Amino acid sequence: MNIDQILDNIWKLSAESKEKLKSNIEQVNFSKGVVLVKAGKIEKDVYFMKKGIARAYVEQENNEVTICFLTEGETAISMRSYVSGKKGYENIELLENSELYRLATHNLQKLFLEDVQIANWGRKFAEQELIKTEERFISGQFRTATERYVELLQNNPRLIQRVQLGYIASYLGITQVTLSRIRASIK
Amino acid sequence: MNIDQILDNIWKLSAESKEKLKSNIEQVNFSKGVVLVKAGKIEKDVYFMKKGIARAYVEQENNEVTICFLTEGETAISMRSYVSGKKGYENIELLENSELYRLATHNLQKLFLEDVQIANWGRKFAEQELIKTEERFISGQFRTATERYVELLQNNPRLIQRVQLGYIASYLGITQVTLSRIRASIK
DNA sequence: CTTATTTTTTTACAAATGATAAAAAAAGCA
DNA sequence: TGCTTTTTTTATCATTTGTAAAAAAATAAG
Repeated sequence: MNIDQILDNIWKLSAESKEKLKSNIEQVNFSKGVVLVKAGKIEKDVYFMKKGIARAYVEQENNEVTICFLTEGETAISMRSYVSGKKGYENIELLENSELYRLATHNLQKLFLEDVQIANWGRKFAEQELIKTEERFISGQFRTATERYVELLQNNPRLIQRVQLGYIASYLGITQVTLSRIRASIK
Repeated sequence: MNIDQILDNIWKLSAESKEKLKSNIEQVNFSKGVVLVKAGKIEKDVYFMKKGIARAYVEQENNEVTICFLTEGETAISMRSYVSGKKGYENIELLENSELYRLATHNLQKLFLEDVQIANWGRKFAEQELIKTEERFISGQFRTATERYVELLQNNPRLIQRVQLGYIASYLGITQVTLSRIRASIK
């Protein structure tokens, strides 16, 4: 997915504002295994995924929880660094060789203050991420792990082929053993 | 908490932009039990809580999950209606007689397009809500119900006095029976 | 004050999940 | 291919949580 599509999906900017924004974006490629965003670090950049897949996770003591998977068109970002300039809590690791667009938060913040279109684009970006997070949160409160797994199978079958089950289990908030049982039971 | 404080906590507007925004806000008072925001409805307004307490919850089949509690200074809103103009999934009910500030989404949207300061204020509002939601989500994935209850006791002791335990239990994602067991065990 | 209603706690039992260990299957590599 | 490593599945047992129903406590109403 190219940068124009990605930006347009958030909010339709005028040609002029879009060029201003794009002049701050460059493409970078990274290999599988690279950790784009590190927990405990103040991240300076925002990444849009052109191609590939990534996984955001939080480590604590001896266990690790997958917060979400990021695929084409989505944004890899430490939300806490982006919003508050503070250390983030999550790691984001590439699960495949990936192509990304990089944008320095600092430049974006400057654009926010001087261009009303870009400010609204930034507003829409936050709002979209908010709705996604809220939906995931509510779904997690309501559905059982089995239901959420089936939902994932239906909405995102490719993901399950591309990502190992241990990560899916931790995304669903269960152990890998439990996920195996679920998989056995729904056949 | 008055409207100036509430607006300032989100983002410091210039005097001029703030007046523009405030001219669209009016105070309204409602009694305990009033349902401010209704699931399945396209909500047209945003409410800031001046005084009182509210509870956002989602109903599904025969059970009901409390998404969050809203107190002084916080915003009662159907995020889905606000962001996408679609039907929301949550109800928001007042648990006490409350004083609120009301702002019509439609007017706010107009201001977003014409005033870069207000657009950035709106961006910050979404970003703050996003960080709050994300933190709650991650905390829910990591901590046990007991840990989250103890956390709530410490950070928000008044809440537990003001709100009945069935609601707290559903907020923690457990049954009231389990919460009773937890309360007995930590004495 | 007494009675009715709501809320909270307790109990017993059943079902789901986690921890652990080990086996089986799949993937990666020389 | 054959070997090693990683990933997935299976089995067992202990723990947690939910359901349902009853008891106790707190609140509201007459």
